[in-house]
Amino acid sequence: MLTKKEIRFCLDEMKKMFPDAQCELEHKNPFELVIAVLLSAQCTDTLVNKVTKELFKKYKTPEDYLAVTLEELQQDIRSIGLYRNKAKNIRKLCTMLLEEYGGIVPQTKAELVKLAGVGRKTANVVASVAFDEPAIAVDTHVERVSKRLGICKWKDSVTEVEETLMRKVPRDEWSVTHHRMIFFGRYHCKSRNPNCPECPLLEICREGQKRMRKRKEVNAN
DNA sequence: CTCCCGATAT
DNA sequence: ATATCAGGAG
Repeated sequence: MLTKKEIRFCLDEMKKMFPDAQCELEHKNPFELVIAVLLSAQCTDTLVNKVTKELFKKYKTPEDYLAVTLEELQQDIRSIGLYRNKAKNIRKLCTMLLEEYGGIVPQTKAELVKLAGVGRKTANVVASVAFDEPAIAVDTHVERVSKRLGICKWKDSVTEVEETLMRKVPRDEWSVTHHRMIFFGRYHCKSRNPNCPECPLLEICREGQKRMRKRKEVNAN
């Protein structure tokens, strides 16, 4: 496990690599952000942006999503994947927003996680990005990076990763850190082919050093 | 834990 | 061909 000083080093190096890391899901208001994040499960945000560009022209309010048939909504988001679950959840979400919140997206994490299709990660993203509340959303990238670097243990659950990060990262850096870790995971410490040889964090990264040793062995043959 | 699922990179 | 993509519900 990394020391406090080593974690500080990671945060500073990530800041150098991705000084302007931010939410890449295109949205004009909290409602659009909730829909976009819900759609982004197991899907690249590039594709989400491609779909929402048209989707948000057609659907502006919760009422709009409830005005069409389930099949029509499914077709409008089909290319995203997992579209049956997502269409169903969007309709439930919109119903809840209208019945319980007057059609307005609530601002607290506690309220957000109760919404259909909104789990801990989505609630954190919306709270952080739309409402400026300190939060660390642990998605696939944040989880992978945290485990490779040794910020947390390999067997930790997503919730445990989030708790560890909140303990070890200063609260006023939660949101930027979360975005920089995503960029670091998405563009550098990739799942398939991480760029360990050019990684500024290699000196403190157990996983990176292990991969570099394997690389040498292969080279020797 | 399983299921949902099309698009894209490798 | 197949692993992976800003996960969540049952």
